[in-house]
Amino acid sequence: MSVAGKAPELTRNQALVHGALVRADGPLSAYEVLDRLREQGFKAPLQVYRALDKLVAFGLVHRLESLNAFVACSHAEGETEEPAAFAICDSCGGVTEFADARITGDLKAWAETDRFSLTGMTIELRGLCAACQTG
Amino acid sequence: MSVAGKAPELTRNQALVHGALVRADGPLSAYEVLDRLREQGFKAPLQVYRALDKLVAFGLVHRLESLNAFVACSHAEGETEEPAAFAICDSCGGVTEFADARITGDLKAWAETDRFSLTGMTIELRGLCAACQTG
DNA sequence: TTACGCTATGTAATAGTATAACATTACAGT
DNA sequence: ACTGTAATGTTATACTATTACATAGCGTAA
Repeated sequence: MSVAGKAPELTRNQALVHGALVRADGPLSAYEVLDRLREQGFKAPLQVYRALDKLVAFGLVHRLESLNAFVACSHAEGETEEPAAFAICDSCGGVTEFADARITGDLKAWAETDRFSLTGMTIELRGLCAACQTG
Repeated sequence: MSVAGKAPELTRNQALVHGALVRADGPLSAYEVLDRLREQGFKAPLQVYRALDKLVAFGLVHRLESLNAFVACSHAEGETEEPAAFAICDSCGGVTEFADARITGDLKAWAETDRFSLTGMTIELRGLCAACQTG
């Protein structure tokens, strides 16, 4: 449920944080991002958190609440912005982002019925991805 | 997605933590629980976290990932155990627990299709409850 | 130009959340 | 009694996030 306008111009810090997340193969905690950007001059958590706040607001990054970590959005710029859902593999740590209009539609319908004014939703699945299942 | 057997017997610490959450009118952080149990002899966070782990496993307590807090389950004992979803009011902090078979069914169906072996799900809505909306 | 407002930044200190490690106790089953 | 398992107590530490305050850049209206 991002408020993403069109492609925003990123500041230097925002671009560095976004780049670190894009290069990562999975979610990173804010402190992991910090460690990867020390060579670029990052010194304090707040530099990361401030950039993350903006990137999340732009819809370029998602926060995974159940992991206290962040991932780059896997959708192309300007693409349809159903609120995202995530499947997190407890074995390999991989995250699959998906957007299912039926699911979010059902949640919106529930909110409507309950007169709950919806501003955001968190949908995170836990389990094992196909590759990490033995059988 | 609790593994709740039938009504488990709680240890003293578990019962105290559960009681604190039941008495609370909303979610409590682990440290808030700790503060409320100091008179009962609680001294360290681990006493709370260990009890919470069990209570969550029993299905008697839910963890709200987007709040880093815990609430007592609002269902009667032994009641049907669809994975719970939550609507969290950003104004009053109130939490409404609901279970919608269509929503969880759709998520299970997505997992099935993606060969994702599901062990748990987090569904949390944010916004304003009916009472907190002005107009 | 200067003055103002707004956003972004740098830095240090602190608050809040969660776990590791180790010692001890309780109790059921053999 | 011996063993295995679960629960507990306690200290220390790790991890996550924000407050507070100082500084710098930039656009715009006077």
